[in-house]
Amino acid sequence: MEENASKEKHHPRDSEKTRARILQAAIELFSNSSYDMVRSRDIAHKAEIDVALINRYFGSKKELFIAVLDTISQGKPELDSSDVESRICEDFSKRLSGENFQNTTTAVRLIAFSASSPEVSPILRERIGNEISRLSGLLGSNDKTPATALIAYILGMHTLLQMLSEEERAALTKKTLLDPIHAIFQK
Amino acid sequence: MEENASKEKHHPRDSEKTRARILQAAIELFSNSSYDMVRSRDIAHKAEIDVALINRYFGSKKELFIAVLDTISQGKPELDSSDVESRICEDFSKRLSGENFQNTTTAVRLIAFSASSPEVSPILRERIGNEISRLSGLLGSNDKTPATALIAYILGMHTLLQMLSEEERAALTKKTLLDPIHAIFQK
DNA sequence: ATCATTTGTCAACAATTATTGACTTTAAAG
DNA sequence: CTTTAAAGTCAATAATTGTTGACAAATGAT
Repeated sequence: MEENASKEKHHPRDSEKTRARILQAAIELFSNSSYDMVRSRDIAHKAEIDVALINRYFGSKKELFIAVLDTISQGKPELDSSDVESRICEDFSKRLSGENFQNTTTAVRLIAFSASSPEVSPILRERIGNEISRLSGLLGSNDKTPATALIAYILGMHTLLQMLSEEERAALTKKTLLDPIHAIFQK
Repeated sequence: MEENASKEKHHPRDSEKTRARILQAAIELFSNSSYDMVRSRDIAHKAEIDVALINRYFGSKKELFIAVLDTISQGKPELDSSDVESRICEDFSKRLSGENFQNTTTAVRLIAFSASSPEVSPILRERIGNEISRLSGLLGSNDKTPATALIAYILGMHTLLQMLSEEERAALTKKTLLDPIHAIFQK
């Protein structure tokens, strides 16, 4: 009997790799939709494993989500202060034109999606503070307001762009969209 | 036997008023949490009615949500262009100090909360375009970018403030937070 | 007062989804 | 080759939640 699309050939048994596979699938899915929208079975399907393994390896969906948060906040490239503005603008532009973009903003994207998911919003609440502090550090300011403003703008723009159609997005002028960012950095 | 908190005295029977009561409760809840987070039973409790009445009067939770959207977009005060900036800043300030604020931004808040809720995000997607167009009209510009930037900032700031603690919010400087808004209006 | 219609109540239902535990299969050790 | 533990599979479970339909209570007309 030939295997069909839903019954792929098994991966060689390797706990390390399956664990990594699950994590990777989770990262991709959680940074493209909300915690609730991503079903355990979706993760399982993408990782090409059985649903039960999520709980075996991570305990629960929520703990997997936390593992994702830990992973992406570890993998942050260490920028020095001077780069920050251009880096953010660059990511912003790339996102607008649909290109792939750095993970400067993946944490923010992930937060944007799941910020209002009942189960994990408390967890995100805990972490967003760190994100702001980290960015404040890069900006070299004691006042956390600029970092907050910046993250808010990225957050909101992400949510909004997500909701617009292809055409609506295309009609936007990149330069104007960057104005608020420059305003924040000018001070 | 005294009635306890869960068993209040009945309201006099009046379909108009109960309908209004349900709608009002839904407005308040949906503009303070996401569609998924608000359970039908929460709405029923707040409106002091039986859960089943939601379906009797509105058909379904989703249709109630749509009714909420219709209601709040009707009640918009008609501003003239000159007021827009100051009005938005005012709302913004009030929100920061925890005061009550106008409904200039309720639609946006509502959208921010439920933007990534599986069931209603398509509906919101349809409506956000109108919101941008309306604001663009007020700004008197053909380019929809400024309005988009503005809404993004309000959206993101709303989400973010929601996630911060009382102290973290208090540490922010109001003026700096308004900078991006001014930047958008200056052009 | 009686009947019919509207309004409201209650409990059961259906669907979704994460989770669990018993079972099977693989791989490595003796 | 046999045995043993790890890795993976499958079906059942538990819990949540929106929804429905049968019933009861109130209201208004005849």
